[in-house]
This record gives sequence, structure tokens and C-alpha cells, in this order.
Amino acid sequence: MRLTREFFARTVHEVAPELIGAALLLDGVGGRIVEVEAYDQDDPASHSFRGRTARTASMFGAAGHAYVYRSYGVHWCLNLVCGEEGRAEAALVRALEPTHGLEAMRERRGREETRALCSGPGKLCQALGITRVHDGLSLDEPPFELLERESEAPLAVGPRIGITRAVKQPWRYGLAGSPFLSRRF
DNA sequence: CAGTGGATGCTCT
DNA sequence: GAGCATCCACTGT
Repeated sequence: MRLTREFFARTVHEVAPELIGAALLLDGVGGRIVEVEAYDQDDPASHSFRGRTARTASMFGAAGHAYVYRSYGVHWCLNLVCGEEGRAEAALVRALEPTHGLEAMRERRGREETRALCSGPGKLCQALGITRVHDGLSLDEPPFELLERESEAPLAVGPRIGITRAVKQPWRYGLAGSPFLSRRF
């Protein structure tokens, strides 16, 4: 089952854990989501904390759309916008278990073992070919395809990675024991 | 392995 | 002009 706009329209704190195990594909290339982080507007670590800007416009838009931004001047990162419109909540997709289009991923990232193809937010964007042109696109139509998880996933929860503010919030979710995580919990 | 630092571009102060 | 929601190469065990 395709993930609907209504699925994403709930608060990110409800949606994020349910994303673990869902499938994320771009032009047929992608895999199972095994790691995400939640960000909301009251969160000093969130891009939306200081209000709407040109960069964060899509995060303030309707749920069920992509928010893509450049990180450290080098990498792209993909967020799935959640919550009521204007609440500016989003789930950062941090790692996938590659299942579709492994050859395309290896071409984009250089020959590499499968477990390292999508084990980080910048890596998975490179592997799937996600860039600025995907910012603001709807997640329920091509080139995106998001499919509901097929069964409940054993969840791991912990503090988020790579941030300096609100370090203690346990808003990182992962598939427990997966070898495809960006880091162990 | 673990730890460190450079690359790189854009946003916001 | 600083500071990143990162990754990789390189160092030293």
C-alpha cells in the first residue's frame, strides 16, 4: 500500500517510528527505511526553529512532500514533511536497506559493499540521485514511491546524530539490529 | 579499529 | 564570516 498524504499529516512523533520498514524508491531505485530522525518547530536543532526561510519553505508546506537541503556544502539530505500544514515538522531519512536498483546505486557511489550504499543521509541521496530538484515534490507520485511496511518492525530509539542543540531528545528511530544503519544505537 | 580534519556551498547573523 | 541534521581519507594504534 502506498503511503498517503493522510499518513504524513499526523505529528512527526507519531509518523517517524512507523516509517521504519517502509519502502522508499526514486525512479525504482531504493529500499527499506531503517533509520529516521524527527524534527519539529519547537526544536532548536530543527531548520524550522527560526521560522520560514527560502531554504525551508517546503518544510512549512503540506505534509507528504519532500524537503531536500544541502548539508556541509557537499551532500544532500532528504526529509519527509509531516504534520498539519505550517507546523513545519519533518522526518530526516538517515539510512536504507538497499533492495532495488543496486547497480544504479553502485554506479553513483562507486563500487562499494551493499551495506554502505545507503548508510547515512548524504549517502542515500547520492545513491538514489536525490538533489535540489526533488525539493518540494509530492511523495505519492513519480519519481517518488513510498510503500507501507509489510509488518511491525522491532524498533530501536536513541538520541539524534550530528547535532549540537537538543542533543538529548530521543528522536532517532531505527530497525533494531539492522546492519544498514548509519551507526549502532 | 578510533580519532581527527579537510572539502565545500549556502544560509543566516 | 561563522557554522552547519556529513562523508571520507588519513593517521596512529
